[in-house]
Amino acid sequence: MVDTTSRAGPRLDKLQWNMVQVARTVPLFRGLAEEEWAAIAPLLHGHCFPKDAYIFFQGDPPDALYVIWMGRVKLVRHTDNGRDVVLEVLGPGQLIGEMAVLDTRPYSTTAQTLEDVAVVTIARRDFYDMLERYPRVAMAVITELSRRLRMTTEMVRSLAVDRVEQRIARTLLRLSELAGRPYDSRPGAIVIDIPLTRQDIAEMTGTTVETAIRIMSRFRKQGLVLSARGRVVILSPDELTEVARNG
Amino acid sequence: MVDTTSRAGPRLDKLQWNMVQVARTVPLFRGLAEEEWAAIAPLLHGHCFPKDAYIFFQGDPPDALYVIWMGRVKLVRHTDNGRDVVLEVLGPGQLIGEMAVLDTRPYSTTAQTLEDVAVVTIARRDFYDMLERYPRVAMAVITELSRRLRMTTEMVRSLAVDRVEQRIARTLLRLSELAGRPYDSRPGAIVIDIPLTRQDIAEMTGTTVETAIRIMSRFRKQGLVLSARGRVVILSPDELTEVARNG
DNA sequence: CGTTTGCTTGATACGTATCAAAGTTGGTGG
DNA sequence: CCACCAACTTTGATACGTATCAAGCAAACG
Repeated sequence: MVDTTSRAGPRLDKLQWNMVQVARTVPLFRGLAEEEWAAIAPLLHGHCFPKDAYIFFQGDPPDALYVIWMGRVKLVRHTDNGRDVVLEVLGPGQLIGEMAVLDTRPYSTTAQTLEDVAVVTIARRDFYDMLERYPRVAMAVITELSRRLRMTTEMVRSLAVDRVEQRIARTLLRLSELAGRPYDSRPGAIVIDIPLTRQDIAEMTGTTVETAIRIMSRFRKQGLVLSARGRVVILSPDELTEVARNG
Repeated sequence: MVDTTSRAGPRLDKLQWNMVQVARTVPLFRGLAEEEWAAIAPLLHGHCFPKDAYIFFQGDPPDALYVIWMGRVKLVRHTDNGRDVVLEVLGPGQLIGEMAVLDTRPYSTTAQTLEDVAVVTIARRDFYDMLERYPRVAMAVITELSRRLRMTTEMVRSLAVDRVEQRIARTLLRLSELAGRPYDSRPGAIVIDIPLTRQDIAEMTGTTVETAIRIMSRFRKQGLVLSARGRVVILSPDELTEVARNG
């Protein structure tokens, strides 16, 4: 499952970090004053990862909090019997590793890049200080945790009562909100701008590759989706929404 | 067969609230100073609910945050097709409704009492002020949200890869940690001190009543559990743990 | 008491996992 | 540039787990 193909992204290794600008931009620090951004900037550290790299592993001791600056990352939960579960795909501005950092327990998931990624790290101690000093930062963390909890809750519901077909439909629609852009060749259609294998789709929906493939084939035959080279196109979002609802 | 003596609950309707004492006791306000507790106390309001009452419904507009003072509450997510999912069972000291209050969106779940319950409510506006003023309170909220997210994540994993048998075993073990007390008639055995129907177990594990019943019967025949009158006894926690792991 | 609510069991159908084998694609190195 | 390789996708046959439908039973309740 390790892909070494690296599509030519921006020259991450040459990335120039302007940490004050980063502080200004990132949702975590939204609403702070200019001088607060300046105070925070020195505590931020830039880091780059190639596609398919691991930012941290489930079980690792938590040393830092990460804010995604560029690229997408998936959170994977490993299981004893070898089957993995993808909990979420996160993009620029979002946090990873915050829970582990906060309660000083090992990372509960693995964070793996889906493409070339740049992140900003904050040392645990520094992050703690920020939470105490800036209520706005704490609020931003609370907001993000709430969003995550909502989404995970919805995933529980879906796994508990939906069939695989509906779960995949839902997942595709969710990804299209996260990373969709118009598909030029067909008005109304949406490209999911994340490289996704059938294995990924299976792990996001709690099923096997074979079943994911069968369902995706069915969707294709029904004219709901297209897919090639790791990209999925939703041809008919409305019909797919219908499938997500009623099966 | 099973000891079901329901411990006579305190007279909730006669409960005398000492809000300073409440503020001192509740994890949400842990670490604050005595005068801060005093300042907060007037913003707290006591409220009681009988068994099986609804504290709020999924979809309701969020008016207040609740801290459980006494009794257990289940969070239920309703689905279009009528099947419900129990996300969590919460007890004294824990928060409910915090997410909705924080991002001003309708409650994402229904909170229903499992027994007689007393709660402390905090108006949305007041809670907001506390978060800004007391970093410790924000930290307590973050801690609780993290715990919830961890647990929900584990639930996703379990639903995605475990069979029903393992999910039920896990759920019983989790509940025994939350609300277990020794079972007098058998050393090592644990009574889950929460009234639970098979329907509840089914909704907690994403299955149907019939399947929940079949699995529980199998557990009983294997000498793993006992159950009667809404109480479940885990006779052999070790063997049940084994089932949770390997099926 | 009858009535309701929860529990139990059985027969059957359906969805999905599993196992097996072959086809496809993109990248690598000769 | 081609041939090969590894990873990914596809299809089929079969087995298993669980939902569904149906019916009866036990216990709690007003």
